Amino acid sequence: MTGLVTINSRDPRPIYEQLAESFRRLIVSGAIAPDERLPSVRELAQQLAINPNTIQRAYRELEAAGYSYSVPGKGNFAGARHEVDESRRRELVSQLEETVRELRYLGVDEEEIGRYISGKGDE
Amino acid sequence: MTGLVTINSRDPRPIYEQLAESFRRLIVSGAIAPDERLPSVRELAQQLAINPNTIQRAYRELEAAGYSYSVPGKGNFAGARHEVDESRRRELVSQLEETVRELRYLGVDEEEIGRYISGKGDE
Amino acid sequence: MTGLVTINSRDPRPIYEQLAESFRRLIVSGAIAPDERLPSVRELAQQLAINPNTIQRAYRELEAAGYSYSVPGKGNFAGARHEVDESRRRELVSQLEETVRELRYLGVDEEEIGRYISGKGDE
Amino acid sequence: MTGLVTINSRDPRPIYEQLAESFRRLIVSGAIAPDERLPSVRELAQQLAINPNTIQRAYRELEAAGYSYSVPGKGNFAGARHEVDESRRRELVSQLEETVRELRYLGVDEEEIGRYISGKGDE
DNA sequence: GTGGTCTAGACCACC
DNA sequence: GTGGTCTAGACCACT
Repeated sequence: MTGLVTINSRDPRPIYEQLAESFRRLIVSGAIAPDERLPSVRELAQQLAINPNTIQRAYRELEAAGYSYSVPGKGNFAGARHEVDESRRRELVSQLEETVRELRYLGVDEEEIGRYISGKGDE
Repeated sequence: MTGLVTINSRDPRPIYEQLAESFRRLIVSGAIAPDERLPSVRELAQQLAINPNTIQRAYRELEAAGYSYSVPGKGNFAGARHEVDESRRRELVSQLEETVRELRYLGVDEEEIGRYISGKGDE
Repeated sequence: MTGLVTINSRDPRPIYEQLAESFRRLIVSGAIAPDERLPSVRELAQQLAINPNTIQRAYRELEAAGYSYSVPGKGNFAGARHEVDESRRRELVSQLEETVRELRYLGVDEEEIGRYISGKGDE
Repeated sequence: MTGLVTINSRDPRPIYEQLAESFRRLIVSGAIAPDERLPSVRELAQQLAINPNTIQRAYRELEAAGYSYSVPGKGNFAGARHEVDESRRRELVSQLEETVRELRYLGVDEEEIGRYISGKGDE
């Protein structure tokens, strides 16, 4: 469990945002299964040598975005799908379209992009 | 030609980076055609009430990334495709894969994602 | 530490480029070890009687090329290997091939050229 | 014969130097055979829309370095090998060593560099 | 007119 | 102390 997430001091974003995004990735990718327990605030605070309040805030952001839920007295847990805000979905679609636009500009054809989507980019 | 790009003072990123990204988007989307002239350094500096050095730096970053080129005494111009570094392509593919992963996590199926690629998401 | 790099006013290249190349050579040759600290911006500016902005730009170019990294509040440091862009590698190979071609034109045989590669040219 | 050499207006070096280097490459690579006639001054001046004096100076530099010779009333011709100054040879060896040093820094091993020297880099 | 370089000096965030 | 950004303004070379 050690080293699940790390902090990059060169990253200009606030620490809580780095943490929230790290957990978001882990949950989305399946590395952390639905209803699996996230590290406790105190545990993570000690491991990263960071103020527990910062961890708290990261978990708060994560929960507000629908990627986790907290059970008072038990801990924080990875959420199930479909709980996420519709605005996040629109944001992702918009980001997808722009990434695709730039890839096409760089000469990558539609067929190749399709392979990345189906997760068969390396075949 | 007025108002091609704007500056957001609430955006934590430096001005030159905001500018560079704005122009990158305009070029990549085709809003600025290849070899089309970008606003002159002084012109844009006056229009945005910003120091010419800051504009210069934005254009320098843009050129370094392969999205434009400068001709001393003439101006800055939108670059042609394929000039961009291979590392940028890898970065985009990686970003695409992560966005797709999260969309799938949200319950969007592969078929629907495919429609966004071909630019037919609204059909 | 004094006199690590110098500026040649007769050199037509801009100062920041001379500086960046000087440091690149020092790093590549091993004269500056990986993660070793480079002179601070202000220190070097005073020593060379040059504006700090010019030093900054040199360090920025050096970092963009992958030969160093900066830690805000700490300093600039020599980078580790393998961080350099693939395009630089191709550039070097191409330059190597042309140099070899001209040496062979001058009558230097392949065996002698091989000795320069292994650093045994003086044996 | 058209388009053997070109001028890059973005290149900060003087035109005559660009021309001299272009011809040097062509001669060294064998693209122009020994004793083959180079384009006439007037012909090249017209083709490149450049002052004939500039072409003259380029040919003068080329000859001074031993890569060509001129026959008054006949033209300029590619030189034979071994005519080049010893200082040029030392310059090339020094350049070769530095290129090799940087390639090794980038993780390219000695064996691979050897292949580039024997012209078998693509095998 | 254009871009490019450089200086002088201020202000910020971080350690 | 450190690097990073930005401003104001000068000077150059080139078109």
